[in-house]
Amino acid sequence: MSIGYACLTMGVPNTSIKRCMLKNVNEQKLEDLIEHNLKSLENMIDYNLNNEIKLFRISSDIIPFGSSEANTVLWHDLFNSQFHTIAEKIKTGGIRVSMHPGQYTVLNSSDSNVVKKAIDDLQYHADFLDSIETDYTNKIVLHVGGVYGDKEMAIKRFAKHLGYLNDSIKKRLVIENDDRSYSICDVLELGRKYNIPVVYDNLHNSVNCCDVSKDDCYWIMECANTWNKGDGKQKIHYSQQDESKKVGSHSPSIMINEFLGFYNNLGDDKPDIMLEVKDKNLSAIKCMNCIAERKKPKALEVEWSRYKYAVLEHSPNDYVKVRNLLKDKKAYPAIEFYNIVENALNVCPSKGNSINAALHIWGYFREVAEEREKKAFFKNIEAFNEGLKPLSAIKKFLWKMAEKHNNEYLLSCYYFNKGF
DNA sequence: TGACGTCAAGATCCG
DNA sequence: CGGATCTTGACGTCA
Repeated sequence: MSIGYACLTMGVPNTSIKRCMLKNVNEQKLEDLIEHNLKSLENMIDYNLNNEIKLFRISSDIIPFGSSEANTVLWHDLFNSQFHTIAEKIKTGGIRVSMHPGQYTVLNSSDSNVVKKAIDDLQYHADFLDSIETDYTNKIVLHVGGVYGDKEMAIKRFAKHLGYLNDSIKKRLVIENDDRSYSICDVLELGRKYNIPVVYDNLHNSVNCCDVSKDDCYWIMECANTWNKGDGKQKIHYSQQDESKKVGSHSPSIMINEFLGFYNNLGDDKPDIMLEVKDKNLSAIKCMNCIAERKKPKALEVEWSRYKYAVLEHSPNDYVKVRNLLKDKKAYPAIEFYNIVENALNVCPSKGNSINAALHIWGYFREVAEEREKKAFFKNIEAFNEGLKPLSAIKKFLWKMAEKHNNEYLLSCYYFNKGF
């Protein structure tokens, strides 16, 4: 059983994915972007290895316009050595990857041009997974598509178009229930009939539900039967509702108690769980730390080092609570730890607390800062205090200081993340 | 015709 | 001019 996250890695330097607009595409630009994105992907893989994250969805955007005629770069050959480096890391680390074409890749369309594009797009994803030398347990997750007023016909068309796919795609293809058209009942029927593994998505099911009398565990067991040996371990998508947004929106973070309630209900043979959540890797580590039967207390200390200034900024009370909680260096109170952190991050930071946290971080530079840096920092603080500058100006300044002094500790703090 | 979802690129505004 | 903030893009379906 592995827990993973999708596409982007938060708070880790040099993992950004770059893109460009179609009208600006040219060969050189695309080559530059691909080289950059592959380097970022390698850094994400390195991060996953260092944090024992064994499940990861690779962004479709690594190769911009990867399935479009606008992209004529022979990326597989041109970046052969970068691909091979990534392949070796994935292999030796035992990382299972996947890819997930979005809602606009529609294999069952009634428009043949759309179908052709969908097939090209699936081919791009399969080619990418081939390029990083992954086997057929590394899946491509697809939604069934549109309904066009006749679901039965639309499903038949899906099945027919499956026949157009080559082995590299077909052996990787898995299908997922969506929040609009194809419920888990529909997708299971399709999966059973055509021997396609089914990915169960709990939030989609709660929004687009075909049988309210059945719970998550029931559907997960039903889906389990669609996964054959060559497919690897069954995989599901897990996410939680963002209560402040419309139904189906992913939550900013995985609430650990709710997750554990779900997780502990799963049987002994648990599936791989892909988290779909805004804070990505942060929630993956949180969940992994909380289900670990034995983990070194060091793991929580590392997490605390990442969260502490964000917690201090939001809630000094909770900051003190965590410090007390972690005083016993032999204990491993992971669930309590994350409960306090979640509670803290829910508190809106007051102006005073924001300044307090910034001053704590400034403490790392008090001795080494140049006079003009000192002046600039306190000028920023004053401007923020008077409502003339946003907090982000202070954070940006402190981030630059951390970079200048190569302060690894601060550079891995979530305090600097967007949305914190 | 616009909403849907995503997030960086691009555009514009501000001092 | 640099930095902050707002808008656009790229995709297909459906109301």
